[in-house]
Amino acid sequence: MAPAAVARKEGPAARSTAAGKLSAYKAKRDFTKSPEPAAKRSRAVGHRFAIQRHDARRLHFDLRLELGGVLKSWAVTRGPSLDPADKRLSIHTEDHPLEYLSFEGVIPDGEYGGGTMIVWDHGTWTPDGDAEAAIAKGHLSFTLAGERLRGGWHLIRMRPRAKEKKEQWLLVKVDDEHALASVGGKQLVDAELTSILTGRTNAELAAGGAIRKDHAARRKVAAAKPSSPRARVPKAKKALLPVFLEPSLATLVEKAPAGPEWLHEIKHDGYRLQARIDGHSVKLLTRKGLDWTSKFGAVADGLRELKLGSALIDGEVVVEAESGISSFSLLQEAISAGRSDRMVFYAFDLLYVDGSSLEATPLVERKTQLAALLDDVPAGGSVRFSEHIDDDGVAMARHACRLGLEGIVSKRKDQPYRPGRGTHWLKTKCIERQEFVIAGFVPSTTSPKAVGSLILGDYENGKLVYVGRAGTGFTDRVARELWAALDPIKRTTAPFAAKPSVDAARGARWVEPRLVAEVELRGWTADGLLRHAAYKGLREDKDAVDVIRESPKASASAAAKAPSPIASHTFDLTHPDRVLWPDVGLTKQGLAEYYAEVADWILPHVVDRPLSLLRGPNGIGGKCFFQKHAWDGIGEAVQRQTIAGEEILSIRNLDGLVALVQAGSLEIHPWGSKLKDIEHPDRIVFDLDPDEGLTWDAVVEGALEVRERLRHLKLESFVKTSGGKGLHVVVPVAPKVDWATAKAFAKHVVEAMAKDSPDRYTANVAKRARADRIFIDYLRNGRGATAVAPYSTRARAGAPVSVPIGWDELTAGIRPNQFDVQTLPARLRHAEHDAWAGIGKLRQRIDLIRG
DNA sequence: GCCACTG
DNA sequence: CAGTGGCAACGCGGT
DNA sequence: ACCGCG
Repeated sequence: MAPAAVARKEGPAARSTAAGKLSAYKAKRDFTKSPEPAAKRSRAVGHRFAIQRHDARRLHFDLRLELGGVLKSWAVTRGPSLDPADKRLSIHTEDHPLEYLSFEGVIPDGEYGGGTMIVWDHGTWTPDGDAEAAIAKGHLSFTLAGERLRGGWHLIRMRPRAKEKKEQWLLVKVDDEHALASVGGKQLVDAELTSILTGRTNAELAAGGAIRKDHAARRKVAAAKPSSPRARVPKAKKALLPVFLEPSLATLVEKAPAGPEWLHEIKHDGYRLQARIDGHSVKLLTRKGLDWTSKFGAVADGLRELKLGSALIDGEVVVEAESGISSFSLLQEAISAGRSDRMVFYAFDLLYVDGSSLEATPLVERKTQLAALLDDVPAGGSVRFSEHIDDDGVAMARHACRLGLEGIVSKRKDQPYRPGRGTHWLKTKCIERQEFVIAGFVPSTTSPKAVGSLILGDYENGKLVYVGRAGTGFTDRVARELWAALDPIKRTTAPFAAKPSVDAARGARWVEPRLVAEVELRGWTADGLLRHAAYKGLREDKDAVDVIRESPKASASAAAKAPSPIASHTFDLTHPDRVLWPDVGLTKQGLAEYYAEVADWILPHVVDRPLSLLRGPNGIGGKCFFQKHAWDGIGEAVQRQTIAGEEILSIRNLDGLVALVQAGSLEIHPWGSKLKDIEHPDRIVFDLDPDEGLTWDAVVEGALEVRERLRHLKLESFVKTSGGKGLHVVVPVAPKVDWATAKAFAKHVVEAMAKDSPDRYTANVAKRARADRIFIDYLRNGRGATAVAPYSTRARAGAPVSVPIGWDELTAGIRPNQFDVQTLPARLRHAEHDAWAGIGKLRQRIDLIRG
């Protein structure tokens, strides 16, 4: 039995990895050779090179590059390997600063002439502006992630080869959207949220829920059949309760399947467990059959209380965060703290019940029986039925990603339970998330006996291969725990099959490749290394040798187009590894990367407006302060100008935004007016701040009422989460009135609400007046007052973000702190349109409203 | 994060 | 030269 | 009149 299982695991996966690599390489070659019109190609590439000499080990050629109208040339050596997989080129020349650059390129076989030359992004360094100029002019194309690069801004760290030179940073914009989106993410956990994915409203949910009805209907059908549901099991076979059944695993795909033969569940972010119930004895078994009952006491108790007789239930145990989304990190915390009271077991399959094996029974029937079995479990208890929907999988995946969930699992309704990985279960992820073997670590530079970054690898064709590092995502505590776990298994040599490169080995302490880390990433670089990898936790339920690369099976291969980059100027980003949000391990570099990633979304809301900042150069734990006026030493990317005797701070682009990050800005608060007309606001903000203990529904209701009242005044409004507890309702107006008028208008609206529902709303800041009410703060609309910007981070635990949402989403299960720096990019990537589309164009008049 | 001021 | 404090401001209610 | 709070 066991050998067969192993063969099934290793065979296809290993093959697919190799095939993936091959096609990736081919895609690039195809692009290079594709007979595009010369004009088009030269715009993207803009240089020619000729092969000069070519021997068995090295390839030499001249690189001619037009820089600032001047043709320059270099001798280029490629080598030492001629392996087609090694596409790196290094420039060796004495006479030009570009010697420090490495290139990656593709050379047409046996030809002279044009080809794609791509700057290789690791450890590259430009001592002067030439490379930037070349990139800006499109003379060089730039890749950070090869085929998997997405359009948008990318933050590049440029490390000089020569140690004495200073490190610098560069922002590069890639304007081609590449088809291979990133996959993975977080998980949603309750049935209500499942329902949201169907687009049903809160009212419908409250009325019993379409999903529930669905199940009730199915149950009714089952019950209507001749005998009782349990006895009448098609294909159920009399059998003994198995000791353990190898779990069915889903294959990762890029795009969820559509069609009536599929059903879709939310992908839960926790530990896969099999509940084996044999009378009073309840065991919880991991995917390898280990008994973890003791770690999940509350779950076992919850199952015991069901008094099921005997059953084998497949499911996932999770811990829900405050936002209602399940979190793997929280689960691990709960386990290590020895408490299981917050854990929830989501049951999604039934393999055996009361003397009958259901392995051969079709899934939909198994789920129907499972639902019937769990019919009486209390809502909100520690055992829950994992609901599913029949809707189009692609749409469901999109909604799931927009809600910040990890992804979805699609299952064939008609298939029996099949242990091991198969294609009858498919998973689609919102954020790419994978396990890797920890091969070593770099000690923290900030605290002793703590890990600074992890050196990771995975098994490819049975060999451990370096895949990169994860240098963010550790909380202080976790960094010390990891050190404690890794220090005892230190070894002197790298555990990789091949000798690691200098880059890979820099600062490394090697360890026995035993531990498995779960890592979240945002794609792969051209060299097959991790991009933006963040550590998520240790996978104690997995063996290191099982960590083979898991890449999505593409439905249609998307050939890479040449990204067209625009580079900004180099700048400094000091202390990139400083941890600003210790609870989630978000670093300064991570913050800059976040803003680069959401640049297109946030910039329209923060550019050319006076800014106030909440700065905290030492993170949310250090001393933080507001700053409104410019100061000496802020770079040129941030504008300062004196208006009406005040030194106003503003930015014009992403360079400015990153300069704010460099200055230690944790929150960005723009004024409600534009720089060019500072005295006339074009945004009015209602800040709904609920008292402690108020339900979220009440806040939603409040926001909807604000919207309704504004509608009566013929004003369209927009809503965003605050990143804290409340909501912000924003009204775009024509900049026709002054601040005093705007504030008076907002006060008028809020006071009318407070007057009509004094038990629900107050316009009074006083603590007492706010008891059990929602304080609607209209004072944000005074001159110089500000509200946090859309997409700005908040200086609170979890690195939450203020996020614009559609009014239709508000009726669903979105929470004010639902999105954070980690989950928001996935939402934006899957967004069909901007939730605030049109806000910049509306010219609503409040000067015409009387009263 | 950085400047200005202090001892 | 190392150490340290500031880095917004506005309405409100309480003292 | 002043202070502390958000």
